[in-house]
Amino acid sequence: MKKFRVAYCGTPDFSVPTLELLSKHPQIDLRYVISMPDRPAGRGMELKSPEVIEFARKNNIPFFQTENVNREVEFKKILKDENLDFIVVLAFAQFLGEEMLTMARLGCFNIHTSILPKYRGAAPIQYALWNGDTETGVSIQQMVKKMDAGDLVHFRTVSIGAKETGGELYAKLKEEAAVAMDDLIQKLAEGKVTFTKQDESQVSFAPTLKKEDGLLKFGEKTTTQILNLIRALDPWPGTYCFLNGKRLKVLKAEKYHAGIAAGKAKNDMGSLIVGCTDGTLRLAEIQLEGKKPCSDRELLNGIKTDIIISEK
RNA sequence: CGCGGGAUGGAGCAGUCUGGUAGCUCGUCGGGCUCAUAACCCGAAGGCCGUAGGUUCAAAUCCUACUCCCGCAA
Repeated sequence: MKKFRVAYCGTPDFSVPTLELLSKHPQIDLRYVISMPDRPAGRGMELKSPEVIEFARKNNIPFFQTENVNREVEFKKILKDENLDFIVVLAFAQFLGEEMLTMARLGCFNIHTSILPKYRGAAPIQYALWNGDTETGVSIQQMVKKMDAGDLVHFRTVSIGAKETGGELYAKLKEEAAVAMDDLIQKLAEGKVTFTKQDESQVSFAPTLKKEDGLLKFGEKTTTQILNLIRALDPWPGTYCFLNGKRLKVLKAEKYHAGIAAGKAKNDMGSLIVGCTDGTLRLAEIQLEGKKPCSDRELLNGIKTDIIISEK
């Protein structure tokens, strides 16, 4: 049986299970792993390798790190000489130029964590939760120059739990991505791949999240909108507001029976409650800057002044 | 040397500037009241104030070094 000669482009932990699958798959000959350079990260800004590179190192897979693979003339030559069958791209954080896209016999396959054409872009997982969707999934598209606009070759749907968080869905889809890849390899081996054009009228976007997306504007949003945002951005980038001028991360919230005006907050018998446009939320689990996470009750025990929630 | 906050009974905090008996809101335990309760009343236990040095008659408090936790940024 002839093996597919493959290169893999990915960066964070999300890309690892699929990489692991490829590295162990009997029908795959993994030639190269390509990723971003080491970056200063964490408190103290120490240099840290992408998780994919750590995996490659541990498993003796040849790898290459670059800020922009399109500019790596020498490396592209080496890669071309590998006579690749296809390239797999998952959470790579770089765009691929013409040369990369056409280098392999079957082109580049990108695994995307939504059912395209919905949520093209960098943060489809979070957007699905943010919008309160009950279903999402992973798609594999044959890459073209336009971002996430290629023909679909495979997809799997995944249902979303009512209280599922970004982190939980992320973990689930991380594994689903590998399963989808496995399915595709099967299809490729059997020559049964079909190409389905994306319906351009159904396109929506999920742009890269910014820290500020996590700012909770209680006074302008409904309780459902706030709750969806909190679970979507948990654990990253996280949601926050300001309590008496100090940054307050909101880890968990729930609907509350008592009423209070939108944008106002108070200590209601040990519960930190804040008003939204259509009801009231209790901020059940919170974290003040410089402090550890704790319950609202614990935090309120130490506060004797009035409580003001703001957007600073 | 990226910026900053913090370490005080089980929890969350005050006290530190201006050294001099360890305090607040809870929790826990015992008792009481209530149809009941998140309530209320009475009582009790529980801290060598992160670690190590230093200054002082005297250090949670001032000085020095260290350890650990966290927020920002990336």
